[in-house]
Amino acid sequence: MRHSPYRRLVHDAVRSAEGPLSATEVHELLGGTGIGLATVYRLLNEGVDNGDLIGVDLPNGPRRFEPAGMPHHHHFECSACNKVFAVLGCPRGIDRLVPEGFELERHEVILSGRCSDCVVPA
Amino acid sequence: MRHSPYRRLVHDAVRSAEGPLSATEVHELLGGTGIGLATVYRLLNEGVDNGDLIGVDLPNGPRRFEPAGMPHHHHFECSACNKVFAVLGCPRGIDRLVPEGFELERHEVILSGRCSDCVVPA
DNA sequence: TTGATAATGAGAATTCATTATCATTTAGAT
DNA sequence: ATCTAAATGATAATGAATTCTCATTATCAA
Repeated sequence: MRHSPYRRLVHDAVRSAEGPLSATEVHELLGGTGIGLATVYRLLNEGVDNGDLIGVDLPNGPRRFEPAGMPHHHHFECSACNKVFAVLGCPRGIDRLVPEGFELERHEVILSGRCSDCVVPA
Repeated sequence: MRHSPYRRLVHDAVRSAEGPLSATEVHELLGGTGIGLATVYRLLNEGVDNGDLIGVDLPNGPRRFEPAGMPHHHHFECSACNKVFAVLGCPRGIDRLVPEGFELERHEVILSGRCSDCVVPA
């Protein structure tokens, strides 16, 4: 792996975001640098491959990427601006939902609604 | 709306399934009837439009359809056979995850693992 | 400095789900 | 029995996300 001037920028963008970012979002954040979308995809996928990043798949949207090693958390997707936020914590009793004879491997809780920037003023 | 010999078949398939079905799954279930995939999509979308069916979107997969009016529930997706099952109930304390200033509209809990047909024998 | 090769950007190609098109069949009112 | 519009199937077209291709540029060890 040779030096890539963009690797740090892409990973920094992901690490400093409030939630997982899509390739397009990263590309837009780095718009000033001239980085190409293909390179963004390359670096994000490479990050997943070597364990620095985690791919986050939510319904109806492109794959997103977040830093590996975060504490257990879930996600909130704003129905207005479509940004996704990490939310720490986890509801109790998820295992009680698992049907008899099934084996739970993973779970995801997806909240949606208005983020603080998009709540309609009363 | 004229008589459609397939409408009942499609809706019956959805109603008698253990979880939401994709258009492809319905098409395969009705394979013996000669129904075309386009017609399956038409009838499923029509079902959603007139309130008989609900569209269920999960990560990484086609839209699925389930009967309207089910009690509150979530979904379990088998990581081996990719079937999706409805699971009744809901974990407590989901609202406590919502960040300050955010407004929760909906939530989805997605379990994944092995369904009873796919658990590896010990 | 040079050479092998990694990194890059632009855009073509791919993949998959879904919708649109259109010629044909068919229901069902008249 | 006839006629009009709905229903249908086959398949083309679309849309969106992602990957691939390839010519070019840049890195860095020797």
